[in-house]
Amino acid sequence: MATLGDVAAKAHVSKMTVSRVINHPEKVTRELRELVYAAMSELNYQPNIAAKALANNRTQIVKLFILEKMDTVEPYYMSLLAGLADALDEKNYALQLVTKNSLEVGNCDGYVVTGMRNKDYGWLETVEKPIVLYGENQMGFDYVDTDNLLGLRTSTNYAFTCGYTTVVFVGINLPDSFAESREKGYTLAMAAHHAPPIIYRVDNRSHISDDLITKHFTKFPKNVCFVCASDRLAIGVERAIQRQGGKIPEDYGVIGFDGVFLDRIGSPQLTTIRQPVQKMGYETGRMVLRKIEENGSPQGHEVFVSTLVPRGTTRAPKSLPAK
Amino acid sequence: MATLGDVAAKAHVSKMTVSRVINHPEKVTRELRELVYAAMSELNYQPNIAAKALANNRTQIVKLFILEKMDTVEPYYMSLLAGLADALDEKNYALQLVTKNSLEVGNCDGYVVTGMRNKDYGWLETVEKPIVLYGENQMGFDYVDTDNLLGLRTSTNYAFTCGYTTVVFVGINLPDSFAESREKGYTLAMAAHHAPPIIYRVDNRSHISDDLITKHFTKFPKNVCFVCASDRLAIGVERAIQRQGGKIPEDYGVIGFDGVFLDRIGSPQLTTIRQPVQKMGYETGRMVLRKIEENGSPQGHEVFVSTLVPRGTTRAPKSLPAK
DNA sequence: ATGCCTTGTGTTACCGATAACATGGGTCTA
DNA sequence: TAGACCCATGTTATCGGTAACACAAGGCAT
Repeated sequence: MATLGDVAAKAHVSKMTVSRVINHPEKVTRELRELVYAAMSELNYQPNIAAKALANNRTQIVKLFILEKMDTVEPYYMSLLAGLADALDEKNYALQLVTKNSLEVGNCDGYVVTGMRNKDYGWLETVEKPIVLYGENQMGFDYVDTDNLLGLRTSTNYAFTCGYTTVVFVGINLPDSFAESREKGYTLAMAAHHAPPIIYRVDNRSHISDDLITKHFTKFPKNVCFVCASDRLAIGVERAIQRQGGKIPEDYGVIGFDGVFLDRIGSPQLTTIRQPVQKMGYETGRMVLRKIEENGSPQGHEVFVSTLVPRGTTRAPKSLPAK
Repeated sequence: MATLGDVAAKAHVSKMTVSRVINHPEKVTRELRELVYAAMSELNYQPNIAAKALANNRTQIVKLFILEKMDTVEPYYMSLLAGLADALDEKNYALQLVTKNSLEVGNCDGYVVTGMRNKDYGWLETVEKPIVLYGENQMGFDYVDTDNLLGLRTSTNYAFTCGYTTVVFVGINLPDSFAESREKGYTLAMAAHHAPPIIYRVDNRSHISDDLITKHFTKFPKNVCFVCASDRLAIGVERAIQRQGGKIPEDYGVIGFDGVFLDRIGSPQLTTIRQPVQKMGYETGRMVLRKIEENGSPQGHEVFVSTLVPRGTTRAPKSLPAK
């Protein structure tokens, strides 16, 4: 593998000039710069990351903390990881996965944290290096997330657009920001339609939402749409309705949230609000790298819009769905 | 952060002695060794990975190639990753995720490859550094996998144990080793029971298996068990049977394969053959690290036994299930 | 007692990059 | 036209480890 020195020799300049071409190209005359570029591509030069890391007093590693038990972890994490990995690769950073067992801090340049619950914040404060959260929060941490409120407002509105007269919310019973935002999106949309909110909050498990709907099914005569805070809940709801003999989408609608993997497991496949998870992962990576570069300066937050994916669990809209 | 030098100073020895204590402790007298250990823990010494990598002409990076489209990727990959990451962490290795977009080779010490299809092998031959596959293969690559044949033999036998008189195989129509092994496990078990095999092969998608069973349902009067090559297929089968009004588990049994995440999505939850995925990920990591250490020497393969998890989609066994 | 081997430890050089400083030639100003 | 200043480039030292070699002390055979 060619080194800086090899490139320098080939271009008849010093190593320092080559290094400058790479890191501060504006400080080198165009002539030499092009000589160096030529030499680099001729030798197929790839920088030695370890050497770079050592010289810069960096590790070129970003740790990803997944603060959830692995066996309940959502499938969409894979997409998140893929996006994250892409962003880090671009800057020659490596990803280090840290699961709940080994929450070791240190030996990295920054952190991405997912699956945060409110109880985790205290602990996070003690970490010194740049942190970016994947998931909205009220504690002032930089984050990337989807617009949870808008998402549920969209699905609730869409339920009305499809002509369902009763719209029920099946939410996640966690005291966390994302869960509250989704509920709020529902509540606001209901208010706008002058309809009384009907809210359930349960654990984010399909058989729990299944039980819930099974138990309360008689309360819901026809023309009801269940808007759910996750596809996982929606799957359970769909199943419960079908078992009770309810007709989807004619008499009952179901709308999920997430749109990664699980939405396609149901039959009919779920109408859902799809998060651009891979893209969000990518931007999370970019954000943490930017933060590292800028010595930890605040990055604020980046919020992505999720899109409605109409499928088999809702009937055709009566008019064009509102944007 | 404390360095080798700091530890050396504190223990009144040279840096070299400290390095030896870490890498070749047997070459240092017990007396000094303990002095050094004391100094290390007192200073909470953590080796600088970049420096180590540079000195050893290593990168301390293992790349994971996922040769599948991200949006169809199985949820159990998360468990795999978690195990893999654990193993790499132990030796201060970082994981670099590589998805189909950017199959860049280089800048790492070794590779783990998953989602191999037969067509990928040619390309793999050209890679020079240590490779370990996650998934059985006939091409002589080192690998870690579950015993696919035994797994399906177990589920098929269990179907008979539960008293189902017809056992049907729903397999994956790929020309790959794992798919063939699963089918063979079924075939062998059927032969042992002097029962004629009934085999379907379809894409590994739940709505495809759903359609399949829906279409052929009339061929299967009561007392049939469907043994599937994946939980994904099993979910579709379960749904199709229920939609047709078949009773699970009384008249129809369904047995899946994998036992990560999806098996709990169905209702009733799937009887399945569970792979110890996280453990397998861990051992894959260990294997590739060992291979790196030993300059690429062959490691053979490591095969894990999957375990039967009896749940709601099969009725109670008539006798104790055969091991 | 001499020489030789072994064993344990320290010294030196080096891995591949970068920051800080040194140098040398040209331009601008008084 | 001397001196100050700037710009582009080279030189040196350094990041934190490790291999290779140097060296001193002790054991053993002759």
